[in-house]
Amino acid sequence: MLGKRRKREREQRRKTILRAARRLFFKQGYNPVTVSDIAKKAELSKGAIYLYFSSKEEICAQILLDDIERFHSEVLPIFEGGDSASEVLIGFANIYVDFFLKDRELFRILMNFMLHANSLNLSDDTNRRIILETNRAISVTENIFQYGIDKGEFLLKKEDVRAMRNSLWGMLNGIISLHLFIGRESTREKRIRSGVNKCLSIFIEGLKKSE
Amino acid sequence: MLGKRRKREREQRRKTILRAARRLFFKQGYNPVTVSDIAKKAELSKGAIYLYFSSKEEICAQILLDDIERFHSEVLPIFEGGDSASEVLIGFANIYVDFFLKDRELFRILMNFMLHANSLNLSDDTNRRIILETNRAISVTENIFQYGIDKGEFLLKKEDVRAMRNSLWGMLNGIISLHLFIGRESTREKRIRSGVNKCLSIFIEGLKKSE
DNA sequence: GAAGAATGTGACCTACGGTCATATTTTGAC
DNA sequence: GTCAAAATATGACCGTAGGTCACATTCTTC
Repeated sequence: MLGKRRKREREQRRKTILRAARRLFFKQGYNPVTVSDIAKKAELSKGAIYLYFSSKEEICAQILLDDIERFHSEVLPIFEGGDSASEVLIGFANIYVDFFLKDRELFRILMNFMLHANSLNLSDDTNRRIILETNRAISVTENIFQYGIDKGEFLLKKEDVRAMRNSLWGMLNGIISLHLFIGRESTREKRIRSGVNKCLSIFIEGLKKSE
Repeated sequence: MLGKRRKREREQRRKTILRAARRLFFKQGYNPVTVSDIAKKAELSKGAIYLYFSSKEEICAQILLDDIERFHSEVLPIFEGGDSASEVLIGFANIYVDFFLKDRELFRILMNFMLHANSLNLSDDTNRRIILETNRAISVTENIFQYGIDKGEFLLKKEDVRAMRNSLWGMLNGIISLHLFIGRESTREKRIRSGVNKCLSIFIEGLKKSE
């Protein structure tokens, strides 16, 4: 049985490893970083890493989950300002864009994980967190649409909310990803922001007019 | 110097390899398929594969490019029916969705390639084709918006076309990817189609109303 | 201070993308 | 038909990276 201090120190080590891995992943991307690199940066041997995490994927998944949880805590307050649904929608999108522009590699790594989600071998605890955060993500966009309906601002049928709840994520992800990998570095941030804003404003117009 | 028959036979072998690889990739995904698997399926040794392609990535890239070229040739006729811009837009989206629903793994592999596009080591010829097809993809969506403007159907400013040309790809990709990896298998196709259609109809309303 | 639990190490295992010396087949000039 | 050069094919081999394990060290507890 672990004592309290021991437990705390173990948790500390775990965080040290995550911090080291995070810096490496977000600088170089997932594949180029080796477990030995992470071990070296965390001042441990390779074997020790596997005392704290079951695989490289597991390390990356936990980093992403921490970030997503942080994102959701940032998003929570957007309903509290009494803003119009359109403003809430745009506010949400901007938090999302800011989030990825701060750590640009995060986006690529997250997408990569989503693409391979069903072939990853993660611990039960991590899988539980993934399901939880996925549901929170879905409910955020659903709530925004619902908020707009309740305010009488979006002329949307309730049954449509479900059909299009992914459209918002899709739109944002798509615009970010395409600008991120096609455009020139120098104009990237500006283009992503203007693309998202323009596209969203058109979408909102549609929501207000929707049959 | 290669004779004509020799050249034809070489091309034949190349295609045999591509066909074998295609079947494997689209059944199992990119990573699980090894070059030896491809060689075995094509009834060749591993070394022989490298007489025709410089890397595993190169093989996959050429398969994807062939598919994308095929997609563009399918898209070309959508402007010729004299349809309204809205109909063209919806027609385009449906071709896109059909394309991925036919070979579902294609989508995952393509996204994967896009995410790693800047760290792939491909031949000059392949890179040239990638640039060409990327430009064609961009111009397709731009042309649809422009068509709508010319017809007086979309109340869009010309300078906005550029800012939002990726939004359409983004919306479609996002909806497909999220439904593909989150939803239940049994309802997937239906959900993707209804999500795309609902979302697009709202977007089109916005385009018609756009300030 | 001794037994046992927890932590740490790095040589080692396996799998895979890619290379290369070598072998076989085809081609074309004579 | 002969033969050298070119093209094609093979599979043992290499380097690398994720993951394991026997062994060493440190800490806890009685």
